[in-house]
Amino acid sequence: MIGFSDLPRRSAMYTLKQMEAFYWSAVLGSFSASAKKLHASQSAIAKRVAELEGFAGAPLFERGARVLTLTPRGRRMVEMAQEMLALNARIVQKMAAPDSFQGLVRLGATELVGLTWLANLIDQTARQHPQLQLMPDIDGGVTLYRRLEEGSLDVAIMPGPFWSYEYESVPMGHIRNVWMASPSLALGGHGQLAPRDLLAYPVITQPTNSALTHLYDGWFAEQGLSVKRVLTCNSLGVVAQLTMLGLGISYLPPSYFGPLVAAGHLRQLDVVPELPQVHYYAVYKKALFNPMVARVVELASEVCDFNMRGSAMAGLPSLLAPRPEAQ
Amino acid sequence: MIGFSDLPRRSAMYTLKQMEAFYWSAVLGSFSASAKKLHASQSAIAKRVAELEGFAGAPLFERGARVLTLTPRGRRMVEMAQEMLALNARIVQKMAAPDSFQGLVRLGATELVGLTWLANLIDQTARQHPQLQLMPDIDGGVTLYRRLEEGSLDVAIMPGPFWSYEYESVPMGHIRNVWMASPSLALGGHGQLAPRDLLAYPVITQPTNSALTHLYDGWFAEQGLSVKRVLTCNSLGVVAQLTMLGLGISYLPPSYFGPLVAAGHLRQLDVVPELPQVHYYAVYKKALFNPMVARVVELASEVCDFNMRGSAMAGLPSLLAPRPEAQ
DNA sequence: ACAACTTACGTTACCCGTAACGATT
DNA sequence: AATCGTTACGGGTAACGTAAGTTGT
Repeated sequence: MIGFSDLPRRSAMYTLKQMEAFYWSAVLGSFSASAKKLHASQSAIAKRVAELEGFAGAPLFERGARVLTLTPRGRRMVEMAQEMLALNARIVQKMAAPDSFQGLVRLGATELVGLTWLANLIDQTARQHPQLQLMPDIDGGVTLYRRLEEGSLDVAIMPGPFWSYEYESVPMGHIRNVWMASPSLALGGHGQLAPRDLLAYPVITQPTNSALTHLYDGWFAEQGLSVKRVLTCNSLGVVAQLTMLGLGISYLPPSYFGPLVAAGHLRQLDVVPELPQVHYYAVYKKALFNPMVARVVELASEVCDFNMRGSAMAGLPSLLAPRPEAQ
Repeated sequence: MIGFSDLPRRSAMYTLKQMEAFYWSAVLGSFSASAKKLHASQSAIAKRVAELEGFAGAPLFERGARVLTLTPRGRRMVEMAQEMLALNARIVQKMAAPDSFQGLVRLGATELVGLTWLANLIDQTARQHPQLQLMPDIDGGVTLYRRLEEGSLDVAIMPGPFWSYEYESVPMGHIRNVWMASPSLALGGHGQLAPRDLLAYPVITQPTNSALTHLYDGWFAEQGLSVKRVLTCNSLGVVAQLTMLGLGISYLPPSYFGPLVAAGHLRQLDVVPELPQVHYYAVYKKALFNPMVARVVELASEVCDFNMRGSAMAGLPSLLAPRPEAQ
């Protein structure tokens, strides 16, 4: 009735696709690389960027012979695009239909995670996102980190934290390892021990690609001791078994190996100071903007629980089998 | 070389248009209204919303016979859409080509703004956005507010502030009015005056649709005095002229009428306490998300300056003309 | 009957991929 | 020669508007 309130006013528009194409072209420094990442032809990417430049009314890239260089206006656009893509990822993660998540997420984890709640995560993921396949990969923290770097993993659950702009670290709970020995070992009956009391015994650890190994080296160093690492084994279960057999001492999570302690196969040593707490994190590259990864991490933070026994624990009774008297 | 880093992963997508259509449908409560606002057919809007529901995997509206009701999922989507549209507005405002802003922005302003820096704003706007036409409208603050409410103005520059969720208020500087009288008036030569000294004289003000009038009524009330409003005129220049002619006293901004004081046509009265400062704001409805309005406000906040004389001041010498002895 | 949403349908326009070309190292 | 960006062309699809159909008030 007043009129004028529905006058045509337009300012040029752009699309999310254009922003995405521009952002990755800027980050990767080339249209071709961006095209490969986004599963489109390089021509399409170039056109989307050109359209975005039309929106901006000015070039966003300086087309060097071999490389793309951002113009000042392009640099500001990257910031905007980054915000937009981050918001987009949040929206997709929160609002998209569960079964629209389809594809593969490559998830790295350390063995303890695999032994406890990883199965739960896989189960929950399959339940809520039938089309989303999780490809878990168990390895040492150092290796996991390298694989994140090189892009052959999407996300890794491992001890942390990381201090890096590039990576997002989401807390996944924590555990405390304690020193364990075979009950047959003559090592401080039930009294308190000091770190140097341990020196006489070989230490069974996971290999040097384990983040824990590096973390605890620091603990030893603090005590003024050097590590005598004699036996290493990449399987935590086997480390426990070797410990039970009296081949050395080791640090193990009591939450998981409690039953073996209760059954008298392992003895928990009361060493002061205690080993430091280990905090676990889900780590992934911020720049990826992958809603599926974010969704998996969200699920992980809901189900993570190191006191839980995963289906992998089914293998434990067989470890006990050689010592029937434990029953 | 590592492989697997470029596996196809997709989660359903959506577009800005869909978000926009959904948001306005939710706010206005109907597809038809949304369609009118977005200058599209109602069919198109309904389809965009349907597509967004496909993305969400669930209905966002409950289709009542006459009204649309948001589902719980729809309510969450509105929040997301709001964020997205706000970010979109920022991007358009900051990055869009200047000449892509085309259309009409209806700008309300009070007279003092019109007399000082409004011309500058219009000039700057025309310079930077040739396709953007500003339609200024001078009126009292109360009227401006009503016209904002009813949608016949996009933005108004007026005394404030407003306290409302619905409106955005951007500061535009402030002024202080002082009491003025004709030098011929026998009113406290050069000594200090109290408010009650003014009671003997008629007060010339702008009409009751002026926000200032209401603001200063408060000042009088604080002094325990009732206002004797005898003459009102909607033109500030005429108020000044009537004051010069000795028909009464008035409050005027010394920054603008300083020359008349210096020329001896007006006398500035030293009344304590002073009239309160008046803060000006650009006010517009937050929910509009109109980048063009935001752009105009940004320009306004750059050029606002009540100490400036606009082109409208060209009319002032003619006001002086009747009193040639002032030269 | 009116006012709203839905559905159907024909047209348009846009977006993409292929392919040929040009430039640079 | 290899790699990257640009341009031109053709096909497919997705988005739009018109219009008819449906449903509640």
